Amino acid sequence: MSRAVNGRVTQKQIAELAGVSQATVSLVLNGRTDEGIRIPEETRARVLRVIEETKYVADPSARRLAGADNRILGVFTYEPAFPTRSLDFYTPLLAGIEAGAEKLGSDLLLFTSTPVVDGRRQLFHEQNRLLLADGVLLLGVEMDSHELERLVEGGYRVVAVGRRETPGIPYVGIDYSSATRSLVSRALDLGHERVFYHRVGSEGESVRDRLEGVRMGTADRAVAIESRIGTLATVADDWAAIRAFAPTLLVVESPDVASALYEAAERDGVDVPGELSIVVLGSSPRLTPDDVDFTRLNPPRAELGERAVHLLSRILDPDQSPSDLDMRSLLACTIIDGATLAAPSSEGTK
Amino acid sequence: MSRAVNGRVTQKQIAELAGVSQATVSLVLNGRTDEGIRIPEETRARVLRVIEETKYVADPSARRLAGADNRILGVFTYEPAFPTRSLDFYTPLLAGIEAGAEKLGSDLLLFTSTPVVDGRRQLFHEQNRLLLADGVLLLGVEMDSHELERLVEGGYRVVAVGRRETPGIPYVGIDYSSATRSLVSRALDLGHERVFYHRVGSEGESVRDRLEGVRMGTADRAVAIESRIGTLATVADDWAAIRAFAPTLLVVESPDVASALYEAAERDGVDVPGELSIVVLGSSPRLTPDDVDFTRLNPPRAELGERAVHLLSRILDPDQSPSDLDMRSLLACTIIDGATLAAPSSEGTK
DNA sequence: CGATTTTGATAATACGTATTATCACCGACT
DNA sequence: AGTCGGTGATAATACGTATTATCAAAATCG
Repeated sequence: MSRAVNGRVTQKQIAELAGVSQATVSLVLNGRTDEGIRIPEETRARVLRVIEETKYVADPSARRLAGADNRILGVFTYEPAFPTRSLDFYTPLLAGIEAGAEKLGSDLLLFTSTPVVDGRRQLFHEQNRLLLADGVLLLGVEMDSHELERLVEGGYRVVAVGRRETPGIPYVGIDYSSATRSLVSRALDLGHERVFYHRVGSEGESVRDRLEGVRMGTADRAVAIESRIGTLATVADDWAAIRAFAPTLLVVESPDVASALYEAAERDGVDVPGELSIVVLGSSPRLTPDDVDFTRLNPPRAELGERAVHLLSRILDPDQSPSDLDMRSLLACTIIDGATLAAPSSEGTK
Repeated sequence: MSRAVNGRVTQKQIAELAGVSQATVSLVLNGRTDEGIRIPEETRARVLRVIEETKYVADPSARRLAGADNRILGVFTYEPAFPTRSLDFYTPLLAGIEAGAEKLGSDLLLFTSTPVVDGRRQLFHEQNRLLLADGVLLLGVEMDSHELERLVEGGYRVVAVGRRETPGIPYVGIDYSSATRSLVSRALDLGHERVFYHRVGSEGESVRDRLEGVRMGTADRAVAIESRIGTLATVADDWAAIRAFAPTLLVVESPDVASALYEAAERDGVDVPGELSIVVLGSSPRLTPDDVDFTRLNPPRAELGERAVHLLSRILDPDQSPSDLDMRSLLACTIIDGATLAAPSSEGTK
């Protein structure tokens, strides 16, 4: 009748109004019709009517405490998700995750509260809200293996977006290794014999997978290959090193670096792909693609996000028990033909 | 001692280990040192040590149920937040919101579960999780006034991002009206006398504010003005209508439409701003701004998001009671000079 | 030394929901 | 009439934390 102090309607009040007990209200709400539970149509209807009239909504905290699930998926990003820096990386993933969550009828809890230590967020801290979520998605290039292990030990339901080597962590990743190998093979088939590989420093699994792909692609081939680790900041030096080596094929891991190197080439009057072919091991999902049309890998990031949600939902569903195979899967990564790969000329850059 | 079934540590277990009661653990955890509560340093230290050792974290649901707050801010977007369509609009807002939440140590709960009816999400539904959040931020161009009222009635703590006319709804908005007026005035000061105003159909407050600004900017001026409502899809027809009217100044509400109209002008050989000046009542926060450098409004969206979080946090803080003035404020919107506004030539487009 | 105050800590309770064991009742059957 | 099976519903309890009223023991006082 009279609402509680905070204005909210509870099952108890519904019960009074409908002339039944709180337990009955709960049973009706959850549509329980199991063997042993009997509620005649008339009563059920009466309760439902009151629920309708009072605009009752269940308190998720109480539900959770009583053991029901919450339809909340946690999302943890190791870097802030929205600032422009990481936008290209996270946005397509989040788009997929959002779509997946919407299909499931789940909300997303973004753990933005975690204190930043050494430029990276700390998953565990005094007041973390991990428990509110039925399960958690983990995003980021590199993850702290200790934290991952602690998650597994703690019995949290977790899915990583991207391949992880930490045992016991289910993931959906992208098969960078195979895709990189094919891309490199395709280039070498054109006749390239001097290859320069520009890498980024990160230790993440996806980075290692690409390295592995380059290795496999160049194995058993008579090519001279040099590699160098650099970033956007070191691009000038990197370009000097590349010119010194005078390759006919340049394999670049980072799309951003690739753009910068392309500009450097343009400035120096090096014709791409006439004198120098460039292939890139990733894509930048910019909205206005006035960028160079690189020959490149095209990781299906949005699909990755959606698949990760799907896997998590299967893990959470007590009726399902995903096989080990399902728990750790890789999505195929397509290759975009682009305009920066051609057969080598006789001379190379110099 | 032995952990609970689900592997989690509770205050009760901490209590056993430390040889105290659950109540004491709670008091220590919350650092209560009020008058009437006394815990000697020794006991406090002992409890804290056990907490440290067991890696205890409080269950947020239980906290919430017991009346404590959760440090969770709800975020409701009336359209999906991440798909590329709405990306330009929401992303800077979300970036600001994320930054604000991080400062506060709050997590963000994205209500992605709400069923979509008529292309828009429905805030209230059977199992909404509004209660989990301490307060809610509302984003979107148009909002259902009924739902807003219901939120206020329900006693939910809410802040809208963008001005709202619904009574009782606190907001942080952008002063589109003044900014539009100055922009239009500035253009008219250059001598323009034939003005075409291209609007979008939306009924949102921010759209009306711009309309109001155009009205104020053109009032008491001897100008011929025509206006038309259109979208990206109708741009061809719109352009035809514009040519027929032959204005020297084109005021365009939507950045996207502006780009399309600019292209149409280019195709038709109409010089901008030589023959036709264009001013735009908004900005598109693209990452690669190879776009036309329009003379335009530059709404401070990221700041808007952060300010909205800040306001909400003040509303939630029991020690503060924001004044009515603080509850409904507008941020100044700057004007970017750009390259598409000049004095009119003698002829106009034709 | 008895009375009073202070100290340290706890028992009890509330929060709102889900679940299980139990109960009262009624009609049918022997 | 007494027994039985089925029906409709409820009382009791658990979940984990925060808060308040209460209590025993120790310290201080007259």
